[in-house]
Amino acid sequence: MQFKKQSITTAKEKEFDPESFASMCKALGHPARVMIVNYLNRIDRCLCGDIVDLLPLAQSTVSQHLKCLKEAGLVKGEVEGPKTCYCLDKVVLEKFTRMVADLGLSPHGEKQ
Amino acid sequence: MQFKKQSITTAKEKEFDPESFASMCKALGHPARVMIVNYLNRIDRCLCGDIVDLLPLAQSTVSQHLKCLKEAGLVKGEVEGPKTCYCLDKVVLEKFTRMVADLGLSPHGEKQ
DNA sequence: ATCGCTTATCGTAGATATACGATTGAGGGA
DNA sequence: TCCCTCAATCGTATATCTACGATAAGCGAT
Repeated sequence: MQFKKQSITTAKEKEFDPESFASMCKALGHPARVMIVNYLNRIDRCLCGDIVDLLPLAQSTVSQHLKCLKEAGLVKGEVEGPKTCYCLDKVVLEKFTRMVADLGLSPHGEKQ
Repeated sequence: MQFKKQSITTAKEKEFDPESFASMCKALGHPARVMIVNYLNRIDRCLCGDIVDLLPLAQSTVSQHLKCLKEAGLVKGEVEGPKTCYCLDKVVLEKFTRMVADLGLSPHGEKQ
């Protein structure tokens, strides 16, 4: 399905791209992935195995969820020898937070 | 799949429910639904037909997306005679915004 | 009662998502 | 070299999503 690439703009000339916002939301659209992000936020960085211990899921499933989060840009993983260390991408998450603010809740009375 | 109902708490005793957060994210995990929410935010309220005009989708598909948003609680629809008037549920969206803030970006240095 | 407008629902086809076990591959250590 | 660990990927089964056209259902107006 194709939507007009053309931007939706709010009163300000700020841009809001539904496609990229939706893809981030989609990545967060599963409890396991939300728990991963939440955990990473508390723990800062960890190995895949830590998350396998945390969740009632098989290692392969966790790896798949991590891949999904990586593809959405929310999480970064860097290989360290035989291990992979995961952490949040704060920049992307901040962008996400800003988009949420733009999306739904410009302070009341701010509509053009 | 079942995750522990037990809450994940941040340093504060605030609760964060991954299931409900994920379900809202999931609802926003499609460009069409993001555009609907964005549109409703600008327009305040509208009919299903308005959205059908807005998006390159069949009426039945739009109706399905609206149902999805309603089930997630993000959107309310009230029947007005033969029409249905849709609008955002600001309360739920505010809750969502707060959850996003809790999730990813407690200000640096605030971790316990 | 019938027509017309609006929206919801049904049925369905094809694409994605989700889960698992099994396997592979990359390193580190004996 | 040969294991062992850790993580990614493969193969697969099942479930859910996404889209459409067709149909139904509700209501107002004629």
